[in-house]
Amino acid sequence: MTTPQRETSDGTVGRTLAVLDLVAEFGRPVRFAEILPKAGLPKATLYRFLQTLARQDMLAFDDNRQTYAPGMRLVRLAHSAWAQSSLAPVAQDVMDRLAREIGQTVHLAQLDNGAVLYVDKRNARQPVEMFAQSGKVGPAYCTGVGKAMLAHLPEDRLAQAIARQSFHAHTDRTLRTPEALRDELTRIRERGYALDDEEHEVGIACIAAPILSGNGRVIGAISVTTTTATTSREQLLALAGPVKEAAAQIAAAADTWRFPEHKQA
Amino acid sequence: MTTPQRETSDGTVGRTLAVLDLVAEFGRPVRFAEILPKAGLPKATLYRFLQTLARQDMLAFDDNRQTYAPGMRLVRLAHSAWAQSSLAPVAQDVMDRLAREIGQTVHLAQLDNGAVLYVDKRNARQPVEMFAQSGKVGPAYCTGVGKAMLAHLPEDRLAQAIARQSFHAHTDRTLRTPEALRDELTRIRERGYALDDEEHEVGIACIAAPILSGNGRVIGAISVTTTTATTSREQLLALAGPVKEAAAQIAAAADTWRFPEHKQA
DNA sequence: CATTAGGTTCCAAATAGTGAAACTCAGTTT
DNA sequence: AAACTGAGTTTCACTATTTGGAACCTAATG
Repeated sequence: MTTPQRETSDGTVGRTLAVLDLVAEFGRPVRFAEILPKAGLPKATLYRFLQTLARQDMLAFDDNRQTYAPGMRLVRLAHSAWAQSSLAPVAQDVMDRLAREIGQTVHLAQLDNGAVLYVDKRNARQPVEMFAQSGKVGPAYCTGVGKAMLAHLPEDRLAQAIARQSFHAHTDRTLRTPEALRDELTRIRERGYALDDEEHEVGIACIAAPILSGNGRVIGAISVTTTTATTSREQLLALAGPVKEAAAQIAAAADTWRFPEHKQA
Repeated sequence: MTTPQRETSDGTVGRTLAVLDLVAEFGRPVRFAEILPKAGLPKATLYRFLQTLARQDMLAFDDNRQTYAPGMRLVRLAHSAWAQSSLAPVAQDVMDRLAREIGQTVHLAQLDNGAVLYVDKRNARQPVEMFAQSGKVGPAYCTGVGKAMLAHLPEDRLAQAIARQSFHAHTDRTLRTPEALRDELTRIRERGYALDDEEHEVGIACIAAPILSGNGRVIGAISVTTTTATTSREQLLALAGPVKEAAAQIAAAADTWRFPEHKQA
């Protein structure tokens, strides 16, 4: 896993939120004693933070099992965040169209602290797995969307991001070094799209394009995922056009996007 | 809208999170000056809080327009919350089956601070509107899921919850008083399901059942929504059986649910 | 050019946060 | 059954952080 390493001291609030992250990272309800060593805080301090977070509904405390897990207040807040700050609402229509056209799984992602944050998804078939996917994070160095975004990062931010990659060899095609990654990024910039050829998971390939705002900054990426069992490399490459076009459309939409004047629901 | 009125002073963290809520409530990016009057905090203090939240990625600050909106960190955190603390993962299968069986929109909700928090949804047709729905909040006094849950609240919590309802008359069938609501709740307890007969929106009706844990506490509710144009009252009432059964199955699943031992993804 | 209003910074006073240590309460173990 | 252990909770004197009134910047505006 990548180390978060956010602005370390933002006073009490920063420290408390760091604990919240820590609990979330576990991915399962955790006990006080499990958090303590990872938090690097005095027992009493951590205790107070957890209490506060729980009272604030940012954490849910299970009385029986004595475990902490991220709380429901976050779900409410995230809905606002997703609707207001993510690319998802802007990209809605393009995502729908692309998914319908190609009939494959489509992902929309943004870069977050050197990791890929998926913000929306259209499934190949099943209507299942709703929110299950939005908010999910994944590695940048071995995914199509991740590499597409890294390729267009300015050098300073790229260096930071690369420093955060784990370069864990998920498959034997995974890029294992910063150098290999940088080479790949150059190639991606040249051809305008990124490929993930079973670098993250055997049997899964995808093609991704960066979404670049008017001033040239990466604001996200979009990808189409296929299985090597059902789709040849040629067929995958043939999708470069549509994917790049979709990315361009989302970029255009984002540039003109003004937040719609809602009435308070 | 209902007043949140959370534990007011939890020190700096509590006050800061209250500001976060405030910003989220706007439902659109807001400027400092718009927040100031609503926050009831000194200018300098509010300013510092917003700075902190933005630096922490809990808020996103738009440099050009000088607006604050909920930040992406919330989306990441909420994914954990949704997967760990909500009923959604437990209810997955039942939701899928019910939606397939009835072919109508199905909602899964939990009670949050006197309001309804939708945590999952299956759409009638289109595969659209992902996360768009999870995390959404709605009123309790005029929705099927809301009333179903209120009906099974212990008196003290019920009184609190009722005090938070706005009793705004969305339609001419909306219940307008605590008394009318309490009567309705008694009826709901008797028959085991709740109806929303165009009380929230004209043309929309739904039937909902509470999800009760082993010890009799409400842990959520499930509903099927239909339009009066396409579904008669009789047809809607005929769904009571399947909906109640689904609720019972989710309750059973929740009672046995142990969080699956994930490997860190 | 004076005025206002949104936004930002200062800094002494006051408050809220800190954490070592002591305590509680189940389960052990001897 | 007394002593031990380890997880969780509380205390309290010390101190670092937070606080907010007021002053200070800008742009816009009349």
